[in-house]
Amino acid sequence: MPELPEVEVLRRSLERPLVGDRFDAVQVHFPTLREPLCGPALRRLQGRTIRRLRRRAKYLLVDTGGEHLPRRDLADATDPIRVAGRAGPDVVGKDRGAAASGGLTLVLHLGMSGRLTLVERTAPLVDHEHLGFELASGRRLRFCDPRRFGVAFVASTESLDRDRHFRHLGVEPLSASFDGAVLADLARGRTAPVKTFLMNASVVVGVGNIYASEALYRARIHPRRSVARIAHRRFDVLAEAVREVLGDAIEQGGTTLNDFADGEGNSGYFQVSLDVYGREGEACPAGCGSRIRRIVISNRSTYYCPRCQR
DNA sequence: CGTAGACCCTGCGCGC
DNA sequence: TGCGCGCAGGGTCTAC
Repeated sequence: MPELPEVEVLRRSLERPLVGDRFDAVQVHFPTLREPLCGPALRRLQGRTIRRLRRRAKYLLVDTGGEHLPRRDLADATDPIRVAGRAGPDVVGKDRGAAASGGLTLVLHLGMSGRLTLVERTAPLVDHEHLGFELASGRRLRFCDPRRFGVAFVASTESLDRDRHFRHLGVEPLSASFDGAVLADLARGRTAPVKTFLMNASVVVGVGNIYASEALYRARIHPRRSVARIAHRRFDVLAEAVREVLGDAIEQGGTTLNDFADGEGNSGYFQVSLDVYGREGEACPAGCGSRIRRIVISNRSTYYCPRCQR
């Protein structure tokens, strides 16, 4: 379901409702995800206050501290910087309750079919509801994942970068340090098709199957072209295309093909702006007269215009 | 080391 | 209606 834009949209939708709330109880209903859920570790969140929501690659990070802050103190604290300013330069480290153990972060990955929604605490369990986080405010953060490719675990905030899920990850495409030079540099010595390269999380994170096709269309690069045969200047164009397509998708609430929704159940509408993904046989939107083609690269459907993309 | 392919799992839409 | 098939937004592991 989610690539970077969808996770970012989810993060933004949940930030205001969640920051300042507190985990009361963690219910593990079905521990069978890609990595089995660890009940005792997840229950360490109980009693902790949600300080901040972050995103790294396609992971949603819920930072918590042990000390309870009254909700009114956080009433307008939607900007994480200001939250940090109020609590001190190192929010988590200042927590009395966290001083011994360090801050704890709930790490969530939605895999292909994961959904995270905020419901009333008493809302009935639904199919595939693996996890329920009951909150002091009387609500419940519900995690459902029919295909079970998702991940949920708790780790110390301070050591997240060294965690095996994160340590190999490449550059964030919306950060200032992402550009064509980075791509060109990482492409040296490689021969993979550029689409495979773009979807490699140790190169650049967050670009999944939809946005890889879309970015390559915008950059007019053929998805099968080997990265060994891409001119330096075209990497600049590609980096810009990646940045733009992800940014546009975030602005439009993400892509809802089947069932993506933000934390409050709102669908995205970037699907109507997709140029090539899922449009096999349709006319190229650039008006070149050609039709969009579907091919398979590394077992994933790939869409492109055979005339515009070289 | 880089690359290609299999695999994990359930649900949906399609053609018959 | 029912059934089998192919396909689906992710990541990891293995063999070469």
